[in-house]
Amino acid sequence: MSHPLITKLEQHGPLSGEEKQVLQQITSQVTTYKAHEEVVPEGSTQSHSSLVLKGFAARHQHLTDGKRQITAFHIPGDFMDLHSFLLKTMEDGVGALTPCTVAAVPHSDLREITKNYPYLTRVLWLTTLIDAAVHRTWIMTLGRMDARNRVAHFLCEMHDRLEAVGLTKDHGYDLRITQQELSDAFGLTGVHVNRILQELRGEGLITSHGKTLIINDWEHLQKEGHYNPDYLHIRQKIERD
Amino acid sequence: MSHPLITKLEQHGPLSGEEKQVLQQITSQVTTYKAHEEVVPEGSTQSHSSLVLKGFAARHQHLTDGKRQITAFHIPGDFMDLHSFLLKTMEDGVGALTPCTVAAVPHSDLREITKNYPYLTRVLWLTTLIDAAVHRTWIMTLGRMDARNRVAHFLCEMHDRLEAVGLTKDHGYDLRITQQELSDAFGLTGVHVNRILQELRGEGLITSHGKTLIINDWEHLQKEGHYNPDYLHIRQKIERD
DNA sequence: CGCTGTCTTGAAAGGACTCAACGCCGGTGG
DNA sequence: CCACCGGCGTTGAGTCCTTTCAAGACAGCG
Repeated sequence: MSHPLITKLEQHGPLSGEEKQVLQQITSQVTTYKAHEEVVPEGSTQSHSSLVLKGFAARHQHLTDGKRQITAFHIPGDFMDLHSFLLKTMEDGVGALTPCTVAAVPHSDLREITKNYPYLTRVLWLTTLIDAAVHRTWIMTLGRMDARNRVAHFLCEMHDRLEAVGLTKDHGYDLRITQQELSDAFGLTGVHVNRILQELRGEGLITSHGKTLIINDWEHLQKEGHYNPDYLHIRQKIERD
Repeated sequence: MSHPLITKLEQHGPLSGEEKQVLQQITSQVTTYKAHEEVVPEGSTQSHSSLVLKGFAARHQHLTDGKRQITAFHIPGDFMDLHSFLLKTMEDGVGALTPCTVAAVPHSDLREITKNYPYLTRVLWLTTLIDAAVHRTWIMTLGRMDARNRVAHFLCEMHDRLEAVGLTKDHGYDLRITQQELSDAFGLTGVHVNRILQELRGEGLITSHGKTLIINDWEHLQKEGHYNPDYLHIRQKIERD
């Protein structure tokens, strides 16, 4: 079976055999989590970074009054906290949304990479820069789009990210996320997300049966969400030297 | 005069004489911009990254319907687009909010650094990770805080960031940003930002005379904005080796 | 001293929230 | 194999925060 991290990094340019071996090596310590388990606790200090091999996870922050905001979704191939390598303390925690398989990569290994593998360092850095670009786009959607737009945008983004790691089929994909969880990502209430999803379904833009989501009218949904996939930098190459 | 980038990076650990010299060298090409000038055009491809030496700048995105969202503010010592080094295309542009002095750092110089200066590479990487942490916090404020909270949070954040580069005085700082620009950062309308600022002034939490902003009741403002500065990672050390 | 951009203010409209209640489905245990 | 249980999705009505649309006051600058 292919390694999701290697697949993801090779989007941006070929890796040498040695580099692949290193990646294979540092991701050999694997743990599994149940749905809703906390993978990285809010406010904890990490000595390793976690990589999703299978399943969905979400990074989130809590307000003192109990409100919750999801700041990022993580799919296979994503580091959930590569930044903990340099940042150490996690202001936001990561929870498993579905059952997850996760590799724990020791920070010491990452430090060795930065010393001896400049190209790997740059690609890993690249992935964190793409994360930041995704964050900025979320800021845009939260700040300036209404509920319909946000939901549409999200469904498009998720499609393209999953497609990049081969987890879509005919514009459809598994989305085992509750409407409550979605609402915590969109900055809305569960009730309102529900109404919006019904609207989109009613207009024939999407079909959803709880677990599987199908985008019936990609063109229109894209327009509805002001969606432009450039910010994901999928398959963007970087130079080796 | 001290170099804002060196000051900023030395927060996280001492730099060697050679490293400082390298930084000095790569930031020697300086340009100035007038207020409201576009420093990095939206959608452009860059061959250098821009560093703010003096003044305020803002990164922003536009929606097709003309709505605008500011995704980040940049103050002296900040790279506005270090990510363009690896990402190349800028989905969001950067505009000068006040007159600005900016250094253009060639990407080729940055690539050399990643090859020959592992520690510098890590600190630079660190700054982009902190940017991402700030983004996540903005996502939180946009998604789950109301207008009052957001404004309060922003005023606290700005204080601490400016303080870290020595641009505050007694809980006061220069904020030459129009209410319209602020509203584009908060995801609100200018009118509403105006009303909120009046509230905060009326309650004695802040004083503002257009250009200068003074926080009179730090404790209370902090609470109002659910503010916790940890995510800024100010003065957080990282290991040299 | 006039101009232009920014700040202020008011009233009405609207999108999203709140609070509840109900139905549905899958999992669990008898 | 079926009945119960709990989480999740769905609905409705009323409320509230923020927007919209104007118009007027103010201040800095040429």
